[in-house]
Amino acid sequence: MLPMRPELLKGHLDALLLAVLEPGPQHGYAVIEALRTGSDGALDLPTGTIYPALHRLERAGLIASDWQTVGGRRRRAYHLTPAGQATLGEQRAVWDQFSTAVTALLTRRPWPSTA
Amino acid sequence: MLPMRPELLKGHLDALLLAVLEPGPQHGYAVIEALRTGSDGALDLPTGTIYPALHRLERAGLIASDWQTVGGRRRRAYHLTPAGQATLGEQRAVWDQFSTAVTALLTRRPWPSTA
DNA sequence: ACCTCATAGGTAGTATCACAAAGTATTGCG
DNA sequence: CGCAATACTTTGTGATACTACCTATGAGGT
Repeated sequence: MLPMRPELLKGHLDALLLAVLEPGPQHGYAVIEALRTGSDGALDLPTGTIYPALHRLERAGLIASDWQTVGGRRRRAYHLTPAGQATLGEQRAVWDQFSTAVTALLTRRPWPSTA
Repeated sequence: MLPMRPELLKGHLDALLLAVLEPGPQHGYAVIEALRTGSDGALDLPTGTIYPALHRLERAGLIASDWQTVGGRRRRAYHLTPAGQATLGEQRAVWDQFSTAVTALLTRRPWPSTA
């Protein structure tokens, strides 16, 4: 497994967080787990990345939170707002376009296939 | 065509530049053209992005350059070094892993398909 | 009683890097 | 002459993921 440089994720994290919250409310720690398992271990993000990102999304009005107490532990459950749901749809389209472009450029064969 | 936020490219530009140079030497201006046409117009990058990135890759030893004069204009032709070729191979693998992970997370259906 | 781990949340500071904006210089066209 | 296209360069800025560190509870082991 090659090292994944941190910058690779830049700009894509918000979309991933929204996608993880789409099926239903999750708290921060569970979001980290969901990203790790949902990416087959490729995305193992530190809390110092996730919590500030969730705060940012909440400030932006894309998600909202409620405090819960489960087994004596306080946790914050985040859920998508309508704006967050709409943004997620846009982000999926942006990702499709971006990943298509990058894949095309990276997989172009340097030798013409018929020569 | 949705707006492509600049941060999306972070960390992926180096791989794209190496890929564009793989078939043969190119100068900066031609690299910009290659990225635009090779991505169907999705990646139209300003010179202030490309030239510093090429300098960075040259400092890193992944590409090397020769000055040419064509039609009275000075241009700098870049070509891959062996290290650059090797790095390109690694970067393709990194991109595969990254894009696979992101696509998986973004396309996961919120409703279980069998329930 | 003590320790350690997993759970759960938080912040401050840093580094990276694509980009905006501005500049220099040449060729060629009207 | 003016302007577009070609070709390269540099300075400064903003966004953001990460490192490192901190607080706190519950469960399990010794």
